[in-house]
Amino acid sequence: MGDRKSRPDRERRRNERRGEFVEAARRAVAEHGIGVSMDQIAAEAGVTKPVLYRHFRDKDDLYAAVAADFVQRLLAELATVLGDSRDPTELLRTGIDCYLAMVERDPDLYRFLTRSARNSVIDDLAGRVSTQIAVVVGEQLREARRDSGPAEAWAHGIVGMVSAVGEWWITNPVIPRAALVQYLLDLLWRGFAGMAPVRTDAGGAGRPS
Amino acid sequence: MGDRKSRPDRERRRNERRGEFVEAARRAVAEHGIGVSMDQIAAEAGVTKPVLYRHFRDKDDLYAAVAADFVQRLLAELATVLGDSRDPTELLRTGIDCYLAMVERDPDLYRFLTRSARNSVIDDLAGRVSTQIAVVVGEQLREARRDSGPAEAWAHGIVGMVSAVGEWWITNPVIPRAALVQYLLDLLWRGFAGMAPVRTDAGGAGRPS
DNA sequence: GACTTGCCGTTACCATCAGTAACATCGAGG
DNA sequence: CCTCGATGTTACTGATGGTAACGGCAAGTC
Repeated sequence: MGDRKSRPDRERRRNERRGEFVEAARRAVAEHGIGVSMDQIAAEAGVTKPVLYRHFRDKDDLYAAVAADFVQRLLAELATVLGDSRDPTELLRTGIDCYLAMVERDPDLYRFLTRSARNSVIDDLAGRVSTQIAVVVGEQLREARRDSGPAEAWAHGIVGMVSAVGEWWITNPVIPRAALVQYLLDLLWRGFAGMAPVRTDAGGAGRPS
Repeated sequence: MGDRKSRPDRERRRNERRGEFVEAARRAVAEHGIGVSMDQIAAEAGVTKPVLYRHFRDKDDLYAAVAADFVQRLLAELATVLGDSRDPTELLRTGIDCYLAMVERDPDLYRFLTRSARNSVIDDLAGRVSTQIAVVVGEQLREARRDSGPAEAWAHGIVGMVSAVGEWWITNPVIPRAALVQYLLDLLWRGFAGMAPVRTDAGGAGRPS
């Protein structure tokens, strides 16, 4: 079809507008909880519903945009914080910490994304993230000359673990974030094995209570 | 009004009926997918909607009943299979395997429970299961004379991990269940430690491969 | 046998919400 | 002046969760 390349202005404007709506959706979620309706989001954006539907095919599409925005911010933050460290431990720790930091900063948005009704868009996104992680894990496994078979399963497992813990933690913030990150890191890094041997003299993990 | 203790018949009959409806819900899910409507469930049960609502306060209540049934079956199966083994490894392996076996047996029901729209009932249930697991984990940690602080976080993490992997696996059954269980067990038991460049001071861990 | 009581079932309705159709407006350019 | 395209609105449809109001059936009581 001859969509004659209308001036880039148009395209840019359109993206800007999408961004505004995504932001409005975030505000609406903050105000009305995770059960926001399209009407409420539209109202928050200062327009009415059909306008929203001119920019997003359906509600899932909006959800996806919000989620993509979230992921993008997460990745940006990760890039900032990670620098160029390739140490797997740091990768893991920083990844978990960033994720939980975002959860901590915007719990409602987080719940909106994870528990936001019927849609598989978030799943897709989580799946892509998991696949990304699987690549890294696979690399690390191969580098260590180990079977890379578990990579994908592990990746999904890690994502699920961190995500579930995040959800539990935002409603039960019984411990500071740093401690939680350390716990998860311990589990993912050394596993339960660390708990079996009774090395009483090892690094002072004695009995705090 | 005199709530004269009506004969236990009444109560029993009522519970039976609830059970029938739960089963009908399972069939309806199998037939219509995870987006079943109350009308469809009622039809599957051979009645109409208001009858359903005489037995369940709302849809969440029905969901909760279905989920509780699922968990009960899971626990029963666990009890059968576990016997009285207290070996943590076996506990973990059997728990994971039972869970994935149920996921494998009834994928639609599983998706229905986990991704079934707006409700926090499933969360509550998962939370209770996690808490249960946390108790066991805490015991094991204390037995090993280690800090039991991570118990709850770990429990939620394990549940989240297994659950997420289950979800990924039912849509991507690229490996047999046994292998998947082994992968998860490896990760939870020994962690990434085996894959990292050998840590010079790590003492016992070494190369388990 | 008629009368109350409690359960079971129905039809018909309401409210909410995603999504759409049709119309109104404004600015740019022939 | 009129068309075109983008933006906005009001007012609708359709599906679905949930409810109200009615009717009938079985059993104990007079």
